[in-house]
Amino acid sequence: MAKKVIVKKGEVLQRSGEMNTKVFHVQSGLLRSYCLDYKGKEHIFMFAPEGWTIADAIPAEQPSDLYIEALEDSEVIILPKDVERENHNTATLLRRLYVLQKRVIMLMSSPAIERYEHFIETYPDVAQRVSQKMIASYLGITPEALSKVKNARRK
Amino acid sequence: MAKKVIVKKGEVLQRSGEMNTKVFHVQSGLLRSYCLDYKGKEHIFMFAPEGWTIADAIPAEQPSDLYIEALEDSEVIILPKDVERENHNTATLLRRLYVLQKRVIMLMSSPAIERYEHFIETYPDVAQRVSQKMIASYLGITPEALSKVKNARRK
DNA sequence: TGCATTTCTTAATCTAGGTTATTGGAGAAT
DNA sequence: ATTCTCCAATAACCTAGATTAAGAAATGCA
Repeated sequence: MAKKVIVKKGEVLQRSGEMNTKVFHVQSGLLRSYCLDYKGKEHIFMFAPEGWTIADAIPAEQPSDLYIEALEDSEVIILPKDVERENHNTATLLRRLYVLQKRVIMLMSSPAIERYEHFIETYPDVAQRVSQKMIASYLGITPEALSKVKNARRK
Repeated sequence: MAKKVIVKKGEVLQRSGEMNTKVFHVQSGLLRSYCLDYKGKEHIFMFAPEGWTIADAIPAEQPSDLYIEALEDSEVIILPKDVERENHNTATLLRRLYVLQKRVIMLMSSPAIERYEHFIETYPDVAQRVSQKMIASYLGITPEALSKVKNARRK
């Protein structure tokens, strides 16, 4: 049913277009999920450090929208989605819902610099472990814009 | 426990800053949830037509981030959040999660015109019933930009 | 019915962030 | 060491969408 795998930095656990019948629970290390836009540019949807669960929320019958990839060597528990659905407790789902609501609100109503500061405050640990490029991609801007915006802040 | 209320167009059911211990289920009519940014500008988070449920996903102990308001005269069932938590079935939560995932991806990786077309296709009914201003606010752009972008499309 | 408010559109200007290009490091592989 | 690749930062320019303003059509209300 559930199995444990060890993945190396850079390994892709799931690709866009593949069937997405799996849920990934991170025991150690760091994963990310991301999509590609029509220009082939990556947009990070979510980071998953130790203790987090990551999956494409699209119904299991449909092919995945997201890639899931290891940003560090990681130990990952892979669960089939149907099992996850039965076991999943409501509190966890409500928490994920809240995180996404916050994300939508930030994307719509805050400029890049505020999204950056909010990210640093909310995920100080992740911010330490990933490149500026990854942070920019999560914030929805380019690395160049992030560099500019940080620079402008310290006047 | 649950109670039914009739609200008139324009009535506000919940305000940002208030305790958000309630969940609203729409029997008829149309509600929206929105937030205000630092400039006082509104950003629509979600529309809820007949059959939909709307609430602030923030934990019930914290004050609401969102306003909830009737866009049409509506019949609404109001449930306390704790009851909702017990009863809520996983399938419904997973569906809400998927809608939000899609929304984040659209906001990050598609230009305004594509977000507009996606909205029209996905919610043709809602698109018919609300003003251009409301659609623009949901898409994360100004009414002026929406007007421009639609115009550009029909060349 | 008449007046006022709101909605939609167009247009001129402005700006946050994108694009492209260049440079200087910091590892990793040979 | 020396190349190769990736990363971060900077700068010059470009563009999508914001802002401001104004007018026309639709809607609400007295």
